[in-house]
Amino acid sequence: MEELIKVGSIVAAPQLVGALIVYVDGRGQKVNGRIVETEAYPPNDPSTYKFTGKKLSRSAHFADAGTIFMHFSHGAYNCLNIACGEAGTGDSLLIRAIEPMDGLGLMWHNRYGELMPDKPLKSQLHNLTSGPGKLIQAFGLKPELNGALLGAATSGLTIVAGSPPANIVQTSRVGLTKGAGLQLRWYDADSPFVSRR
DNA sequence: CCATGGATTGTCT
DNA sequence: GACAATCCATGGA
Repeated sequence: MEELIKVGSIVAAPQLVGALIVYVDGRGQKVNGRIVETEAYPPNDPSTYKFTGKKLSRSAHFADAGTIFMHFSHGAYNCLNIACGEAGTGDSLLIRAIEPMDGLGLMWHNRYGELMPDKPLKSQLHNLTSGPGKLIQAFGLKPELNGALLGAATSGLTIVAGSPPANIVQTSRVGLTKGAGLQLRWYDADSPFVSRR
């Protein structure tokens, strides 16, 4: 998977739809899920040019391929990115939505602060990981992961090959004011966990 | 189920 | 002081 990421976000982001993301936290608890929605933030993207200032929290966007970049958004939420280019390039992809697989009970507790009921509501189940801020909460990912390496024991975060979607859709990115016209979002058309259509 | 508007806070200007 | 790669509550169909 690491080889694939080096090719740049525009090629890597659609390829990651269907891949499996695995996280083992500090206590050894494991959660994983299937990636169903990604976005690309390539070099010279109008939405990322403001990050060219060398702020520490933004620098991982410009790090070497495979580096984890936690983007802080709207004062309260983090988003999980993976750097995709050579160091200094400024190229990363964003994981926007995940379909939960193992560790469902832990995800439920992380997000709702309560034990998962025997018969969970379908709407609440979908609400678990159907957005970039939501999946960070469900997996229990912390901003301290910024700058760590994907696939390294220190990060606990890994991406492995999964099942490619039967139908993939390419469309515009969500929530941006700059670069909103670019078609740099991809999602699995058959997944109910996609954040927005 | 879908659409709309408010809340909220670190970072940059 | 303004902005932002979001989320959630609320109201109506």
